Amino acid sequence: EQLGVEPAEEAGGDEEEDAVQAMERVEAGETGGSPGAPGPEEPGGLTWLVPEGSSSSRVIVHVDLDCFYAQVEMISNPELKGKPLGVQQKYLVVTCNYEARKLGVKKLMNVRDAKEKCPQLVLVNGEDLTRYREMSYKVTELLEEFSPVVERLGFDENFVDLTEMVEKRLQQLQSDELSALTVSGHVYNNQYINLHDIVHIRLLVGSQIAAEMREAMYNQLGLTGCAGVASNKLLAKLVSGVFKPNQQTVLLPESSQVLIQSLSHVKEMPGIGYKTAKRLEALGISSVLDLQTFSPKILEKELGISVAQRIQKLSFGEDNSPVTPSGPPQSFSEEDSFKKCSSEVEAKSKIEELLASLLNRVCQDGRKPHTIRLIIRRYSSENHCSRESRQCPIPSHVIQKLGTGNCDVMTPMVDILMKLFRNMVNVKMPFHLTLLSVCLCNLKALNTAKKGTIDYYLTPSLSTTSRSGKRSFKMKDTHMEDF
DNA sequence: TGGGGTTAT
DNA sequence: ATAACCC
Repeated sequence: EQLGVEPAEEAGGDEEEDAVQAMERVEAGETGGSPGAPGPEEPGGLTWLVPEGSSSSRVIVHVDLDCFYAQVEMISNPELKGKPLGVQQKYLVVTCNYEARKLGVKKLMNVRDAKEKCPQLVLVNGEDLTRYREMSYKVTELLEEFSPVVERLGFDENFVDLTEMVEKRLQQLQSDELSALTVSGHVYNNQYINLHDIVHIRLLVGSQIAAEMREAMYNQLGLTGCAGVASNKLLAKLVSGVFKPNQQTVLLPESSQVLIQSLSHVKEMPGIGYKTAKRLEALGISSVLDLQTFSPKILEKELGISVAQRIQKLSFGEDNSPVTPSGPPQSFSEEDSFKKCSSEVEAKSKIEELLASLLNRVCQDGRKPHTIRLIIRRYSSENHCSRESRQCPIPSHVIQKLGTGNCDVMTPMVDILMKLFRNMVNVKMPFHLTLLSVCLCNLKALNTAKKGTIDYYLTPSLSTTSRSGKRSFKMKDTHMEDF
């Protein structure tokens, strides 16, 4: 697959074949009513196929962009196209394009090792996430145009619940069009499609919508990616990665066991992270089958009922978690890692840098953060991942100044952050930090005034804001419940 | 290992 | 405030 050369064409020759094979399977079949639920055919639609309320089965798509940061960099600088490209953060190649992968570069590879493996590797710095973040939200917004229920996972993955959209398309579908229904992209496990099976039909329509989404991503944003269509998030995510770059795959329910059993270790199951995998290993559980067959009671005792029940369901391919619309972000944070920070003045200047960027971001967002947090990582030979944090409310007079250009909001916020800093770090003793991070969270839309407070009854009047910076107020409408 | 994010406890 | 998860 030549990324970006053939616009949104499926990769590999077998893609065409899949569609052809699917057609042949379809044509071999009958086109009559569903054997399980035969009913009168209504004019103008296939509503007879979909007994109301009886179908709890969902259609979910997982959309996963190909080496996202590298794609964004190649769009920013087209001269990079065709060359092996890595995106560097500090001394790590965090991601790279497929040219680089062919030459042996892996994600999260040390720059030294990467250059050794691939001396022609071109590196661009990707420590500033601004352009990646902006492109990421453009993708989410594009997907939200198809259906508003879009859940982000990191910057480069999205889940979309297509159930309703598929239902609508089926209602529009004429019965004579059913026999011509085809899959878009690969069918996992090369499974046979049964057009008498309403679940198959719905997933096929889902695959067509997924193809339209990828086409729109390419045409409108110049981005390629993979998609997986299945009946829940777990399976959609697992199946999206089966054919890799710029291809899509649909999973029919009869092949879901094949899919999850294809995982060689429980750690590969999304939802089972490093810690849980270690604890499972201690119990002698390493394969998906091990987890499926392990005593639920003992598992609950070891991991707690919540985790135990959830991951054991995952091991069967069951995942009833909804696609939760992400909406605007819950928090904004900026972090910087370094070899060593051991003085307060050094920390202060780094904190100022982080905060300045954050204020720009939060200003563009429009909402106001009500909480500020400082996060540090202390140097230590072992236990590298652990962080400490302190947070506090942002004083209301500071919140009000946010977004008003000429007011100095930096000074009071840096003062707060340094108080949090000294609360965590005894600056009279030697210290060694390897990371500083500032987070603005508890975001609220403007003026979320609470009942019973003055602000609830008074609203700022933009038109009468005086030159002196004082604000004038007018009474809000009151309601009976106010009293 | 980087520079982000989320939810649960 | 931390710990787990995700990318």
